[in-house]
Amino acid sequence: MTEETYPYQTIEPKWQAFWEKERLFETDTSRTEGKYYCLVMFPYPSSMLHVGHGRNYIIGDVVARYKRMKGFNVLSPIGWDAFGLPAENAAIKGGLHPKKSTLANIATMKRQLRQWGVCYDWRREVTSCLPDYYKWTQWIFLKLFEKGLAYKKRAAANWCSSCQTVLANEQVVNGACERCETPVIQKFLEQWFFKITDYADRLLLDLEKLTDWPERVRIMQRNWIGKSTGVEIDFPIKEEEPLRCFTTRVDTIYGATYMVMAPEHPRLESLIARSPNRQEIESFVERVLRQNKEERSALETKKEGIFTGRTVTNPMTGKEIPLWVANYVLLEYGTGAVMAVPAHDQRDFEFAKQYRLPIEVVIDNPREPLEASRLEAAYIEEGILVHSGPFNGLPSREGMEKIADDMEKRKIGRRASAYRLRDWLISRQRYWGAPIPILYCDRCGILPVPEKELPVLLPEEVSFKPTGESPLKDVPEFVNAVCPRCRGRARREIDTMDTFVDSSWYFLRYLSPKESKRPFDPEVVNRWLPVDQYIGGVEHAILHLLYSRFIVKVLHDLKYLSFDEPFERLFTQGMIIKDGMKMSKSKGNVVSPDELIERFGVDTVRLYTLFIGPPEKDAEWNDRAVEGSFRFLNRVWRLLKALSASGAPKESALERVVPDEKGKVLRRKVHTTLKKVTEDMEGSFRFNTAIASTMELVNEMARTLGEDPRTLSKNEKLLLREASEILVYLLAPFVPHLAEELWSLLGHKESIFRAPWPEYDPSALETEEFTLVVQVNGKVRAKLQVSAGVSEDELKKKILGESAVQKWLNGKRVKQWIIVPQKLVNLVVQG
RNA sequence: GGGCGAGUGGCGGAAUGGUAUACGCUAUGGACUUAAAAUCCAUUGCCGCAAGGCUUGAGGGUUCGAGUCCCUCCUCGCCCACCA
Repeated sequence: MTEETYPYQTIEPKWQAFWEKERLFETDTSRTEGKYYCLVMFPYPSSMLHVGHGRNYIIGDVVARYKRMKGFNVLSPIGWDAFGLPAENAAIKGGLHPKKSTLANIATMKRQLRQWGVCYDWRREVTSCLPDYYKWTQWIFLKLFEKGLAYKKRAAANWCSSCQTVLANEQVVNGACERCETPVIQKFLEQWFFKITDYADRLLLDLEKLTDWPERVRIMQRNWIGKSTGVEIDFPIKEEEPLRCFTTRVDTIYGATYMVMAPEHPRLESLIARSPNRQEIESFVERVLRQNKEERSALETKKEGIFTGRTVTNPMTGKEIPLWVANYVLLEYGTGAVMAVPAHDQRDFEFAKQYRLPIEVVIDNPREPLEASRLEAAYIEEGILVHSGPFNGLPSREGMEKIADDMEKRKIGRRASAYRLRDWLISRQRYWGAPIPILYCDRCGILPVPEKELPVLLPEEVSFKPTGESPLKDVPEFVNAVCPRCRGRARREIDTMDTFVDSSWYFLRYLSPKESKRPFDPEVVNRWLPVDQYIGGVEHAILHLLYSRFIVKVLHDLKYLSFDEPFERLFTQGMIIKDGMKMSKSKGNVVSPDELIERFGVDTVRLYTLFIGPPEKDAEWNDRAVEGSFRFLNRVWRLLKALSASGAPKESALERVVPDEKGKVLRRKVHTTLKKVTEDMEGSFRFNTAIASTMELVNEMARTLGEDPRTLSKNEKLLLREASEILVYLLAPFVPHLAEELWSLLGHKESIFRAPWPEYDPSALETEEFTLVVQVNGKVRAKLQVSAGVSEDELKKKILGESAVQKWLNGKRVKQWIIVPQKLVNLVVQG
């Protein structure tokens, strides 16, 4: 027996080349029968993949390989989410042009994925920063624009005054710029939005259909959409349009003693036009708007406000109440104005105390009557309506319904919903993204670029300066254009699209990546989607998945797609942690796979990554434990080598075998393991326990093999041959290179990935004897070998005859027998 | 503040309400070796010489039987957060 480690150095490149030659993962999508679309979230091409990234692709590869062996026609594509800020920031710092660095990174990552034995249908590779792809991202924009789902408005953006640029939310860390740590302020800019809020209800409702998504992702999306139901109420103002507010607690309306509007409210300017303290109000508003979002919404931030000089009428009490502006009211939620009920809302309570506004109790605590003057906090629970005119005495729930009915009848209010979900801000004042296909003509206004003029090409010769606007502004050949309507001069939109737009439809492009006349072939797409299994990080639980669902719904409504949810099943894998932290270059705790691959081979790294723990959970990486996986693979290698050296038969002809006791034990182990691993692969992906039980199988095989393989009987050799074959199947998805090598060692000529996954033999699982656990009062007191067909009477007699059991009965009568067949007996005796 | 998870040996982690600690790592002892590495064998939750007792974050409950179900609490992680 050789003591050397197995030759992974030669095995791995050999089979990688073989798979490519065999076109193992090139999928014929014209065949839809048994289709299985296995998708991993396409990566952003950063400079180097670490073992944390690796987990995602390895899991995807395991699923694709397993499903293939199960006979599915598997589609497993890959592409690159190649636009984005890091490449542009590097260029600003004086690095390579984003296109150059991105394409170089893609080449590196491609090499790495191949090295890991991760197989894709490379003919379908898509790269979002190339014109043949972003042409269709622009096309999607045009479709949304046509439908009125893309619009432009002034909105606040995160602004770093030092870098002179707009920052994405993700670039704002603790209220400061991630690059220079300058506090971020809000700046108002004209920006493009997608009207995702039009789809809020459907995005919410259809979550119910996604039963094969992790519950926690569905909950996160539900909370993100954040639907509240309530009533919109008009508060009349003298000589003006009424001011509308939204409330979820219309039962408290009799206690609305003032009203507050957001500082950004569009009607504020005209309402205060004739206020004596107009200037004071304006400077207050300006001060609040200068604060960044974090500052303004931080809990420590004091509630501040100012009286507008105007009053509105509470439509239920008929009383005039003052109208205020305050920093705690958000323009984007509801109507941007709220009725303030200090007695029953904590925020209003604090504000009222501070500015000495009246507090009136209108909901009574049924357990303990409330008194406004003695309140130390708002009573926000439901209760019984008081001081509420005709609604006195009603419980809150009923009061809400009755008051809403009354308002609807009198047309002063109506039932309505409000959502936390905001429209999707898609414009970025950045270079490295898909240009928004819009033209501005002085005569004709805002016009979409005609479809036949797509793509709007991103010019490559630009200078990277942090000016706060896209560098495209300084490229006259780009900016100057001809108006498609009047043929006069027009300007191009210089903002580019958020990269989340690129990634919200890439899974459609994989089906017909070379289409030049349309974004995808609807016929193939409609047969192959929804994606059967989507795999990715939980960090995308909200934005990417919500945006993709939205875009698919829009394309569905436009009749391009027959389905309206993109991802049937979703699996979110956990992060790999090192030294208690997420792996990242800046923290310096990155485990690069290269050194490990050199020492142990890639199959070991794959195996360890899968064995480390349940794939949906975070896991701590331990370099030393990797050796255990390596040891195991070497053990498998030596075992199968020894077996083949012992002259094991080339084929398993089990029908000729009558196993002896030892053989039966082995065969039972083989088939229970096959059953268990198959179950672990289906449903949730329990790779860690699948591998653990495969290790147990190998231990059992080694036991059967014994010290000297030459002493094996012919029957034992046949049984070990069957065991080896099944073992190689079980290992194949996890360690494909070694599995192929062992498969050919067993005499097979075809790839194991073209062999069908075996079925376990139920008869092998049958036993003649089992170990019975005997408990007395719930405590284990004995274990007996019992034959399977034993009758209950015989069993009881046998148990009572055991001295180990009698000792604990102590002569007492057995009150009750609890019998779990084939497993356990509990004797209940008097205390 | 709201929502969602999770707490099991020295470590990663296993356990359809039915033998807690599978599998692996670490550690210790032994075999092989001139020696080391590799490999193989044994031990490895705690207390105890043993018989036995104790043990799944803490405390209660349901049950013949609870890591698992229910209640209260503690700690940690993640997401959201002045959303009317």
